[in-house]
Amino acid sequence: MPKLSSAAIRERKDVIEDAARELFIKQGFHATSMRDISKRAEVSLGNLYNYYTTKDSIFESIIDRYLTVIDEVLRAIFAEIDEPLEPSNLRKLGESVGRLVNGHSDFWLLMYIDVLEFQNRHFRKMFDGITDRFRKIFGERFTEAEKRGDLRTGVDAAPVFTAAYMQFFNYFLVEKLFGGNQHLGLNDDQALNCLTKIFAYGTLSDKAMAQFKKTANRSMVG
Amino acid sequence: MPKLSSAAIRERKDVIEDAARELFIKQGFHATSMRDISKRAEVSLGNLYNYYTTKDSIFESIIDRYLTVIDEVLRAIFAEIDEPLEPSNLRKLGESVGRLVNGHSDFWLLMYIDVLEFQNRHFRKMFDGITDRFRKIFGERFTEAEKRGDLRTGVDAAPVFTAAYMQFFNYFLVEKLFGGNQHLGLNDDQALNCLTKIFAYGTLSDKAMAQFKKTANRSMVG
DNA sequence: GAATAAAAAACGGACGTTCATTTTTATTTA
DNA sequence: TAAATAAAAATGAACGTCCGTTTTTTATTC
Repeated sequence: MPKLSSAAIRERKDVIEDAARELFIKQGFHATSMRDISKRAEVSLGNLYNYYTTKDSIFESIIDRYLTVIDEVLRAIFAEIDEPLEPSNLRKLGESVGRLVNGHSDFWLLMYIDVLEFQNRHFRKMFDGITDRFRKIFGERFTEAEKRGDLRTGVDAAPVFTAAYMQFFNYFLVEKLFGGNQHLGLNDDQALNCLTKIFAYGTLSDKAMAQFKKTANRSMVG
Repeated sequence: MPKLSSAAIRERKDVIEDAARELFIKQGFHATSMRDISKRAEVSLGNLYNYYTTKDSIFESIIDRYLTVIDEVLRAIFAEIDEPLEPSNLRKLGESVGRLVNGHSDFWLLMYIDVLEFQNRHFRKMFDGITDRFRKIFGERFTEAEKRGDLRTGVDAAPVFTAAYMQFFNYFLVEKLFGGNQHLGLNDDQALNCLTKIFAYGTLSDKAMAQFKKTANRSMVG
């Protein structure tokens, strides 16, 4: 038999990785055996080792491919944001993150597997230096907004945007994977509004703001 | 040999559970064998089964005991908050959550194990109806603040407080378990300030606020 | 010596991986 | 075009190890 075309190989690997991913997600990495994978992928046990050297490498291959998909989705999400801290854009970010979390919830389960079984070796890059990355993507918009005086004095846009991004992420992850079922006491739509408003306008009235700032703001610089 | 006192039994179980917890955290539940546990606890393999019926039940026992500890810590944290949305109190909440996460990071790893291997069966209660619980704890303070006019119009204190609590939690978890290393581009102290300010004052200047509200606020009620 | 705890041995089964063998199929040959 | 070829792909039994649990044996205390 001549060598399979690389497209054919990729096809077969896709079948295997799809099966493995479904199993890893349903029952964890260590609880999934190579036999389980071979059965679900309808590939013989031994043949798995023609495509992967070890069980670990199947996991790594899944992650690698998935990371590039998520990367693309995120790039698309950020691409359609032209005014990062403007409320309606912020809300749109939240909606996009919601779709990302709900549409790829298996991916985030893989991340938890990675945290537990590989000390998050494969996913570290998702959060490492994330604020700097946002600064690179939106740096111009951030400084423009600052120049226009859109931002409260002392507010650095980059960590704020990161915080908003993380907040949306966490909200949907808790809802999807941790059994939050409306843990904010609101439906998704209302929750998005609530979170967006917080980031844009805060929660205190002007009166309370002035009052609190007067008494307790000496230690709050930064 | 006379029956061990229940205190002595508890002592031996503690040794076993400490060992098991350390191993579960370091290498996951399925990757940890009963032999591993017996070795680390310096208890014979067979003897483990005099204290627990199954490996699962060791995990459950660890969770049960830990949940009560965390519950007490949380109760103490909330007890010393007298003005939930006042900035310095909010920051204090963040500091407490930080200590909770960093001081008991193993507990949160167990939660991820639970998500992956037990569909979060044991931890669901941590997030389910959390906003209602805050409403019960702080309900009076919330309405008082509202009456005083401390809150921006349309702001419901309970979900906001929940969101702040979750945000702090998520921040420290990412830092501790996901390799965030200063993912907001700030040290912990600065990050707490930043997050607190967001929740209290928002990020937009009064000028931008007025402008954005005028154009895009029709769809943002809730 | 009766009762209990602890330790050790044993069990059947499942694990990740290897490997000798069989099957497949693109290319070469007729 | 059809048969032959040869290299790659696919197979599944087998290997040694480790698994969770059970059973048996030994030690300890009254």
